[in-house]
Amino acid sequence: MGTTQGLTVAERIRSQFDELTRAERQLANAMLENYPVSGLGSITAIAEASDVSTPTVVRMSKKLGFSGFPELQAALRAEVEETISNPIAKHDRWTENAPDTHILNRFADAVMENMRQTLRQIDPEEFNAVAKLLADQDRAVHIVGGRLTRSLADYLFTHMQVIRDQLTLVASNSNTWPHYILNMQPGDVLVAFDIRRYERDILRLAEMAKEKGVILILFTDQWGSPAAKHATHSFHSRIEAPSAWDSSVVTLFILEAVIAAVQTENWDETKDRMKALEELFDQTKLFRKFI
Amino acid sequence: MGTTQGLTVAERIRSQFDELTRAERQLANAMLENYPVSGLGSITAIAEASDVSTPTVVRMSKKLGFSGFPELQAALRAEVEETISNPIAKHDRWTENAPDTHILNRFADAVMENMRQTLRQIDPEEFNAVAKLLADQDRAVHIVGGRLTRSLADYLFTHMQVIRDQLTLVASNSNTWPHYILNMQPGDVLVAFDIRRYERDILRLAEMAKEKGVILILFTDQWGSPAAKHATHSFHSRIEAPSAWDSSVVTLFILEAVIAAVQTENWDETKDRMKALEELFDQTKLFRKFI
DNA sequence: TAATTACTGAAACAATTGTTTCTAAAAAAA
DNA sequence: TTTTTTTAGAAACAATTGTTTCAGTAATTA
Repeated sequence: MGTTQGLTVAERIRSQFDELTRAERQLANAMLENYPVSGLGSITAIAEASDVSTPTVVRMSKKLGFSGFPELQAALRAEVEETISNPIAKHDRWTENAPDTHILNRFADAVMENMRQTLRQIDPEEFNAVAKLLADQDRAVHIVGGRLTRSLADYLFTHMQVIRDQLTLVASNSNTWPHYILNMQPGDVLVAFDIRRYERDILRLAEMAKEKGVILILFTDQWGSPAAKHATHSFHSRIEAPSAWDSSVVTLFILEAVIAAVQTENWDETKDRMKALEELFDQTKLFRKFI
Repeated sequence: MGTTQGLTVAERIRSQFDELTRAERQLANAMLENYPVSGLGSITAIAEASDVSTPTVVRMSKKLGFSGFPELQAALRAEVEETISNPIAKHDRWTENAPDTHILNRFADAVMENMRQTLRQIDPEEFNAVAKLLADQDRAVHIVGGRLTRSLADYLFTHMQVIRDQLTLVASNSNTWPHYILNMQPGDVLVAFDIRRYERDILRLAEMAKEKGVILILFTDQWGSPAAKHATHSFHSRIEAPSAWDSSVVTLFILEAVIAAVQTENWDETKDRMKALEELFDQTKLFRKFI
């Protein structure tokens, strides 16, 4: 029997999360959602808020090492008391139990600030225009990333595949780029990622694409890739982080928001494609099973 | 009828203290003693703690303008929530010039909330342990992602390459996995990504790796991949987003923080490798220039 | 596929909480 | 002092909470 003495309810949940069942996890998440206050009501209230039955609450309480729900709740009350009467432990930190200087807290500070700064500068009109371009099925879309941004390009590609066809992921090895340029048509869209240190090849690709009448959408950093001058639309993310590298978190955020916007724009079609895709994946699994 | 709307319970008690009877004052004082936590138990508990009868508690609740004790208690809970949660100022709008309902603002809300929730639940000790494992050059590190998480795996791989050798990116096509497993040694580390819908193959890979004595570090979501039961360390990110897909932003955040921590751990070596790598990239460029 | 195991919530039940009634005691007024 | 009013808690009651049982369902294993 694991010694669960002296642990907070949250810690117990976390440490036993793997042993919890589906309904119990649902409950656990709801309780952590607005912790610890969400657990202060009656068992009925908690069960309803988490959309599980009251027996589930009892069962989880026992799994966590309490004699029943009331004991769990008493523990929560004690924690609330602890927190309230001890105002030094308040929430000026992202991660409790770690000092301000811990990398997690410093990183969180930086990323949150990056988010704020970036969002403040984004022009919603430009955002909408980009979503519209990417949703336009009459234009082929090409996606390219560099050494460090390849993953972002790949992420966009994977998700856009569900939404539309006419989609190319340009290999990150720039030797092969001439072939891709050959296939670009006027009116096509090229989504490029370029953050410092900027890659000379991306700049050249941007130039050549522009000559072919391709619309360039560029994801870059606050300083701006040199390719920005050829871009029709560009997003400048703040990427500072307490690290030897820059942070891609904000760029990924914009990317996801763009994907969501495109998906909304094309929802009818996307819905069908998603369904078809799911089926195909299931078939692949089935297929694989028998070889 | 005095307008007691919007007042805290403590304020109501104070403002009506003159109207209270002896037993009620005794109760009121007990409640203020350890406010507001003392009022969070059952009516019986409070009555006993204050050495009055339960009807006294009910009567006072009504005098203070509540319909009964449960309503008073609900007010107390709301106050606790107010005190405990949301100390980090919430921006009303992230992006100016766009309405609250714009996808950018909704997405930002969701992601920020995901960040808060996830960070609150991360155990710094576990984080440190993971950083230490990944920094240990005596262990080979294998990285694997699924269909949707391949990009994250790739991102980690790209950055870890700068920090250390003995690094493998397991191809996302699960047909080839047996070969990779063959090369795993006891004490090696496998970093796996698995968010819903969870992939059966990842679970199997985790099992097989575990049998070989490999340490599993898992990045999953709040619901927890089934592979979590084989994991030595796992990170549960919140991934909810106003979109047909889940958000990887928070997972990427943790990833970057881990990378930063590993880099710090191994800084002397990393520094040299970074420098050597830069030179190699420059040479490649030079080389390419002349063909 | 069939058999087995694990999970889940409805429903019955038990325990406790919260409310009301009522009486005795205390305090205030006559 | 007596009478009236107020107060407080015991006790009965109602409402709700918390627990257990159980049967149907889902997931796993053989």
